[in-house]
Amino acid sequence: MEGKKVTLRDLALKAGLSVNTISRALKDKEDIALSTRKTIKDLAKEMGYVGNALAGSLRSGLTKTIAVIVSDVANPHFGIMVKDIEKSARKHNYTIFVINTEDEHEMEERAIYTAIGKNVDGIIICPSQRSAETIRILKKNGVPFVLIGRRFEEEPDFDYVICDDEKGGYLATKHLLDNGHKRVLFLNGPDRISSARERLDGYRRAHREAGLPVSGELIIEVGASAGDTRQIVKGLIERKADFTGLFAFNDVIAWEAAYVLQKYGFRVPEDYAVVGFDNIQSRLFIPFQLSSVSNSKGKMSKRAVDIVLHKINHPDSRERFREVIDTTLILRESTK
Amino acid sequence: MEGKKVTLRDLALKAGLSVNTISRALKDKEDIALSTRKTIKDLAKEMGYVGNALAGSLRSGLTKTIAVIVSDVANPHFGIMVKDIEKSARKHNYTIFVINTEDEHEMEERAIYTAIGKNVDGIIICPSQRSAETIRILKKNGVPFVLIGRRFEEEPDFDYVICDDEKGGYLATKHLLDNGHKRVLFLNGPDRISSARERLDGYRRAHREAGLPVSGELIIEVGASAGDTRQIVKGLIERKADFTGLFAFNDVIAWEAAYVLQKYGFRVPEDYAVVGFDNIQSRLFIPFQLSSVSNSKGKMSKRAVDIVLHKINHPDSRERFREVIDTTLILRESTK
DNA sequence: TTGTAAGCGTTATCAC
DNA sequence: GTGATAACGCTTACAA
Repeated sequence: MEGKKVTLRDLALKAGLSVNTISRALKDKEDIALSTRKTIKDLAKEMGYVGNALAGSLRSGLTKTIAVIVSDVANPHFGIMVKDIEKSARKHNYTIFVINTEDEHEMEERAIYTAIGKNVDGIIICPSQRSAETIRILKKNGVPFVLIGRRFEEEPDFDYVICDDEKGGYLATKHLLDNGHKRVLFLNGPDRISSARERLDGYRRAHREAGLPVSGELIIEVGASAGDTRQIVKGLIERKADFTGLFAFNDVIAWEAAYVLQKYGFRVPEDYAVVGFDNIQSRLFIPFQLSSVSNSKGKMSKRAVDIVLHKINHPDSRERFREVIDTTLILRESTK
Repeated sequence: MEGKKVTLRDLALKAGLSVNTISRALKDKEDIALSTRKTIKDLAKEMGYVGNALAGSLRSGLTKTIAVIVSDVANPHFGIMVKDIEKSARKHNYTIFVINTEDEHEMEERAIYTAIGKNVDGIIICPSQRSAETIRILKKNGVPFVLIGRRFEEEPDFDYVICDDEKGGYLATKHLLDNGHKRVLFLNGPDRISSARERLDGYRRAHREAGLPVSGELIIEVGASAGDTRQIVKGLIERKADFTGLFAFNDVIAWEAAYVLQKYGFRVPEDYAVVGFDNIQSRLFIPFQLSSVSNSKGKMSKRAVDIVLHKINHPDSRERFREVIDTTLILRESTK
């Protein structure tokens, strides 16, 4: 019962037909007698034939595979996106490779080479580096790809799907300022990624419109790795930093900050009002009512798949995709 | 600049050498002159050669790919495991396919066929069905695999890595009973999966030891899909179900239950004490101090990769892996 | 309606 | 040291 994989050749020998006939029969080609098709299909099932997509891919040049390159699937934001992407892709008979880069340059490069080497038909990538250099490798190799969540200003040629980060940053900050928080701490992501820079633009615009100054010491970059935020917030509390509003680059950071605030006996929103980004609460019901900027992960994921498939299926199309999906602020108790 | 993929043949033509020599030079084989190796490697870099793993795989029979089949990467529990698995696998130069089954039979079967068809070298799967039938397909096709998180009592031949679910269920329940909660609601996972059955065994043992009866109406199965739990807990609250302790099959369910309790104005732990399972808090700092059973996801993931690689590299080994990783109860404020 | 031959890009084997 | 040849399992084109 246990065994080697059954090949077309095995079926051919057993059936006394040529490999070719078997292949065509299994694909239900018209030019094979109906009766033969039936016999062969039954035999295939009986022998547990599964087929070697590899060999077919080598010939056809298509692997029906998409690589998804993100910094970290353990972050629910990416976990949710990867799930949605996989789901969309599966509908079109595509399988996905998932590669984490941990936001590191070298890993991103390796991920890209791995994907190309495995002959994926397309790539959906959330780039983590400032330079577009790594991504250019894809262009050079003629691999269809689309950026998700981040973009490169200097490369208008790269297709992308992002959310309106500037608006999100603006809405979150404005809400805090409107609620009387004159000093809003911004725990931002690394400056090298576009979404962090654009959210900061929004943060600045809100201050400008409110006629309030932006103090540099309230804008702090936190690393992507879990735990980093805790140290920083601890430090801020201990040196009694002056702020009452807190806007975080993403929900994970916001949670972590609120976690530390709670540990120190502060209450949210009474002592500190907190706003996150990603609105993970829409998919995971956490018993902490975090106000957050919603960026329609589902929509972004679906568009990314559509775009990359479009590029796979229309390699000569010169169409460009630069999609910015709307963001909205979802208010909950963390900023009551 | 944009272009077709460069092949060994292209390099060979350019260099005036045979395809074979190029191949061996790139792999740093001793039998190629050092100078030639250098020239060729430089040329490869210059021309942007990436190599077609597909073709190599067809020949070697190895794809350096592992499929990871889980119900849902958007659940942080799986997101974290997939991340850990990817990381371990990457260290050994393996890439992972991720396929979600949404806990559905048909999708699980499809996932398995897809994985086999893509010639993965091995599979790590968290099976979602009662019957081991689908998994047997793997045996039949001779694909090395290991179960993670769940097992089949009737198939002692399947290797697995699980956590001590019975003990986890026992510890959580005992803790609640010890704290005076005579009626402990158990929001369990579907009975068709082994971990749910074993956690229930633990729940029962704790009651037995405490000399308390187990009431059937306190054991409720909740679906895997987010949102399901909310309806159920709402219903329980509205018909004033009699319980003060709550043990959930996983943290996601526990959060969701606590979420609803909070919405109804109840406090945790003053009104209801809540214990989860998975201890996601160890990786994600949520500002809700949920007591939870820790199951060492990192250890499980790592072992699963080690085992599947071992099976890939020693196809004839008859060694059997049945690993049960210890569980511990981590106390936090949700059960103070 | 079915079979034959070539080829996809590599790697393994053996000869030069 | 390097090159020629076959092979991996399948598909496409064409012949029978």
